[in-house]
Amino acid sequence: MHSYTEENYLKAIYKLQEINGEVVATSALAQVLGVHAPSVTDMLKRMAGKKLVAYQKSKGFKLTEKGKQVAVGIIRNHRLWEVFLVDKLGFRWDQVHDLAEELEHIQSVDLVNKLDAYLGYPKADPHGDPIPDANGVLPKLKSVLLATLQKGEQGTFTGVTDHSAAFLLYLDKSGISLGDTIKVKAIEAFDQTCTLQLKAKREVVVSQKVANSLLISVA
Amino acid sequence: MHSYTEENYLKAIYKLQEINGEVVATSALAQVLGVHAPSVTDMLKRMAGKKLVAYQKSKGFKLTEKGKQVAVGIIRNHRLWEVFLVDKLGFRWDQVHDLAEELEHIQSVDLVNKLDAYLGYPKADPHGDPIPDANGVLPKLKSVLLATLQKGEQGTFTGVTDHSAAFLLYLDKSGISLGDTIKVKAIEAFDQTCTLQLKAKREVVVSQKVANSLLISVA
DNA sequence: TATTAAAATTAGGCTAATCTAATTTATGAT
DNA sequence: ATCATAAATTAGATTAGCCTAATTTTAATA
Repeated sequence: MHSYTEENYLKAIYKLQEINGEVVATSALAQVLGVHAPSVTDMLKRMAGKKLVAYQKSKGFKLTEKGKQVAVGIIRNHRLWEVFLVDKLGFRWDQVHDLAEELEHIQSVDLVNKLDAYLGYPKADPHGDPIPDANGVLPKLKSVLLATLQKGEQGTFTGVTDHSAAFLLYLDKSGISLGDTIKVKAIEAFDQTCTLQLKAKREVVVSQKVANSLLISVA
Repeated sequence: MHSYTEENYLKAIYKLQEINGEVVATSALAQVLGVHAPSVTDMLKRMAGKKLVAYQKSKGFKLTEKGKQVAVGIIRNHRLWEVFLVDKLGFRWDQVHDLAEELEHIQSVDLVNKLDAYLGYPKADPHGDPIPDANGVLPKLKSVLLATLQKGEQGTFTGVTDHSAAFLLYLDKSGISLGDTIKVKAIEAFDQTCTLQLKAKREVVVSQKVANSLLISVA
């Protein structure tokens, strides 16, 4: 149906729109895809022809409804495969991204729906990212960055904004796991370093960078 | 590592070598891949450069040891994914070929080995085709075509030579399943039509074409 | 052995996706 | 409002994998 490459463009545009608002810039897309700007301009013209993106010369671009549907479908595939790799095959959460990046391109509605059922209709992937349902509806989880909490506030650790293996391994090493209740015990005024209290009395000190990478659901 | 296309060439050459002996012809490969002969010549030159095939102009070609290893790896992937699709996701045996054709190209030794373990190290795929082990060793199942059996002989139905969905659905409809004991009750002299006895006293009449598509393991 | 039919290769072209270098358009600071 | 810089686009080329048409090579048979 759509090429592997087109699908990667669609997914990348979708994610950029999510973060930066409606309109995406050529250079931003080139950067996340690891290609040079003229390649993006080229590809966008082709994709505009297929009504996957709305494109106006030198004015940025955004997904059409059709493009958005394809993108959400790929994200659904990706996240369900990640659940499979972790829950069924025993991969760690820092190992699954690249494999899911390949598996996501196998376009079969039947396959992904059967996979979904087999996994028990999970709501989120191993990193806490929400999984769109079969109709492409993506549950909006309302969570905030740990860095926005005040001293004394607490919540449940439900996701990350940094998906790098390095960060995920750091969390493992520090004993911070998805689903944990986390309370902010102290915030250092000088550099915003946070002292967190995890289950029982265990305390961990994390940098501001870490606090900015953790998503917390406040009750 | 290798492109999707290269991998399909390698797999196709491997299968042709299995059936027709060592050396493969350009036209035969073009036919099974659904491309035209000049494309094959083109591709073979590139692949010869990578030492995947041994190629002599106008004299046919065959896989190198390296090419054979890649081909067997892909076949291992393919057949393990087929087991997954049938055993875990509940697909029928006539539905899995095309999906496995895509899944097989995800090259990760770690993934396929974890999948193998998860499936319980199956020896054969849902059509009875043997699965190469992690070292690329493919167990040689000694089986014969049903059509070679004499009246009165019997064996276990262990595989098919025709993998088409149409044939597989026909077998389902006729109640002939992998693992069944089948006895040849009669062979019509005129057109080699076979009367088979399945479990209990159930009898089925099949054409010579069918008898030529069933693999039987004789004890 | 000579001839012909079939198979394979060469020649020349196309498309998708990429690149670099050159040019144009947009933005932001004085 | 103008000018400098940053961003985007155009121009022109490359590579993998495919095509058709033309040519060459091999194999089969009179």
